[in-house]
Amino acid sequence: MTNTVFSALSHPLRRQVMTLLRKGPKTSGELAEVFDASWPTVSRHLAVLKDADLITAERKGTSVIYRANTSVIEDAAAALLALVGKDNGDDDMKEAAE
Amino acid sequence: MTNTVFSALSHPLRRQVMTLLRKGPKTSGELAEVFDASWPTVSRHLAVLKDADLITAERKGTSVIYRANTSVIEDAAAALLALVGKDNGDDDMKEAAE
DNA sequence: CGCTTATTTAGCTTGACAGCTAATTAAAGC
DNA sequence: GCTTTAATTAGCTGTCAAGCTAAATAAGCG
Repeated sequence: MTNTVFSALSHPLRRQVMTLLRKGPKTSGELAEVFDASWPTVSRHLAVLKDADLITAERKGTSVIYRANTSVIEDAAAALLALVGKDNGDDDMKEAAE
Repeated sequence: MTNTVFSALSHPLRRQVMTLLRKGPKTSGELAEVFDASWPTVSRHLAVLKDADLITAERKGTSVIYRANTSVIEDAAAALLALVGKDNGDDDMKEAAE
């Protein structure tokens, strides 16, 4: 849902996670170290991002590796740009998820 | 702030307002009629969008005319697309607001 | 198995947000 | 200046998100 994507991105910490993941995959621990928030708090933010499909999680031994899901980000950007075009306007904002 | 833009867009009703305004300016009343929510509720949603600079308000007689602020929408889309590029990654997500 | 490391879930508190109705402000017209 | 129409602000309630600490799960290792 576009809905969850935007609310996921509405939190600064979560946007910063996305920025960090742009450079490449990171484990939950690596991400948690970056922030002042407690480890569980970061973990829950990651769950929100995963729920919005903005990131994917993969278990690798004891660690969990997170990756950015670029296609969903692109879809969200497209939904935003659709708002600018004045062409027809008969349709609703495209729902772009999964 | 990018922050407020994303949280403003996180509500379905507000996204739909943006879609409606894509076709052209509308008064508060015209917008309020579209939704099931009470007039004051819609009015407050409009205030949120205005706060995020996504729309502008102009008083015209007894009515208030709302217009979409396309540049801010474009900036938000750009911020999203910046998340996809893997180029350097040394910078944070660009803050794009007035 | 029991221990260690990595991460998530549970349970709780606090603060923000969405919705309503009622009251208030703003501008025009009589 | 009072009334009407348009829109917002006040004040309230219920729900939901974010933060914490403590407990639980998962995987690997001796």
